[in-house]
Amino acid sequence: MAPNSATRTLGGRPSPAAEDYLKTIFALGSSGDAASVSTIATRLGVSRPSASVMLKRLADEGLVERVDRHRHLLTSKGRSDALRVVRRHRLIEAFLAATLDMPWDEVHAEAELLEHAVSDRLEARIDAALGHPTHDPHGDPIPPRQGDHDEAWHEPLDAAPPGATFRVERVSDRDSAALRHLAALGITVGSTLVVGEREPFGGPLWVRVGRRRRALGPGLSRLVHGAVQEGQR
Amino acid sequence: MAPNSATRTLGGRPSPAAEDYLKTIFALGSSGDAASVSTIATRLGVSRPSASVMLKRLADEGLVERVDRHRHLLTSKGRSDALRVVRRHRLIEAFLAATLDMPWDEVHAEAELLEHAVSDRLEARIDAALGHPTHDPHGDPIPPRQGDHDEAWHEPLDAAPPGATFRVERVSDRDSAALRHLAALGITVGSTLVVGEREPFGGPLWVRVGRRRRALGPGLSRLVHGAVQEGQR
DNA sequence: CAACAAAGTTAGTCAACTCTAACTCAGTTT
DNA sequence: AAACTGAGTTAGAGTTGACTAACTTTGTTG
Ligand SMILES: [Mn+2]
Ligand SMILES: [Mn+2]
Ligand SMILES: [Mn+2]
Ligand SMILES: [Mn+2]
Repeated sequence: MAPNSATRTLGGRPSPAAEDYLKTIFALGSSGDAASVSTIATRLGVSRPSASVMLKRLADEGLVERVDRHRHLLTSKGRSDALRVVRRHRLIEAFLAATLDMPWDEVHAEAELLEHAVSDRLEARIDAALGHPTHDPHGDPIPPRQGDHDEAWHEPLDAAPPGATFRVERVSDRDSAALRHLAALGITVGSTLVVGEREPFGGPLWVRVGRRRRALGPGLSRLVHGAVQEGQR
Repeated sequence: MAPNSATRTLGGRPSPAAEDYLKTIFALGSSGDAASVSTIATRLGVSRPSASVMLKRLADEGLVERVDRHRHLLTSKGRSDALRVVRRHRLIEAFLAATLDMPWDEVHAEAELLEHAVSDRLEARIDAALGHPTHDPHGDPIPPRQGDHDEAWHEPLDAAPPGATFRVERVSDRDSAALRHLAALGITVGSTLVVGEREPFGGPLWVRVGRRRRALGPGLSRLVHGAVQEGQR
């Protein structure tokens, strides 16, 4: 038992690696995908045997439950640990965006490392300084320090009917090049789009942003989530 | 060769543990103390064998030079690596103090962890946002991104003659309880004190802060560094 | 000078993570 | 039914950084 100096002071937390596994299982669960060994390994960029071994360890520690060979669920302890990391991650993103004007395509990578190094005390100060924010720069909801959390996603832009007015509520932060491109098109959280034609055979979806017409490839339009505006004519 | 996920993205840097060793050797060098295996081990809170082995590793990597059995010096590569960590550490302290009003007795512990997780890009943003600060909240000089750095300490309050007017320029950040106490006495970087009597046999040094008389034990007055004011009558 | 204490090193372990290679096991295909 | 394929696991090994126990080396002191 010889904790690395980087983790020494951060008490009862899972290791950085374990935190990343928990976060990944949580994310897969929220998006409805099965948390199989392979999916987790791919998401984390580790080999399948590594993921297999780590998942067994997490199961032994009571953080993960192996439902069947292809499905892993978080136990309630595991879920609460995962939520703590997710909370830190999103608060950090919000903090960097707010205090340093860091663009939304950069904050994720920074938070990916900092989430393991930010103490509870610092987390609390960030939360307070930002006025207890509820969403990060990508529209991801920030889990409360304790209590319930709803990770439900909105509808993908993908699925919005032609002619609809669509308000962007959330954009996946996984692909930073995509985020950069969306920003260049004028699309961020809070943007309102008018949905146009979808060209066939994998062609683009046309949308109007302000008075510009923009073409979004299917890979892009799947990343943008939001709601069709009702009362708006 | 299997980098931990927490370090994966931070390229050519020494490991967090190695960075802490380099920083410690640098600090010992600046304060004139010999960087022996034991001193380093004590400072880092590791066993002597651990330090012995790590120092050999750092020497093999060309970061540390073993002058004699009791004296370790940084090579120029080692010094430049150390300066990069020290720069990150102090910028982070300044950043936390500036953006979160974090008190000077808390910033050090946070920076101790964050210094290993902050990317070059984030470091640059922090530096720019603060207007390229030259000193951290304890008055420690922030090494430039490249080029020379002068770590010279001022005179300890300890050594100031009775009757002198003393301007506080720098306070050691090692003991956070001491920092808290000094702040409670109204003593921070920039404070001006009038030095009074030093009581014998390890008794306190009396100083005037504004219109209050304060007693500083020898342990405290050794932490406070600054300069006797000349032109001031 | 001999004895002792302090400092440094070596050897042997351990724990956490990762890897590759080689296997098992299921679920398709043909 | 046999063969292939994909997913999961086991085995063996490497890296980093820590530990304790047991030296050796050096320097101080009676
Ligand atoms: Mn992470
Ligand atoms: Mn996010
Ligand atoms: Mn550190
Ligand atoms: Mn400092």
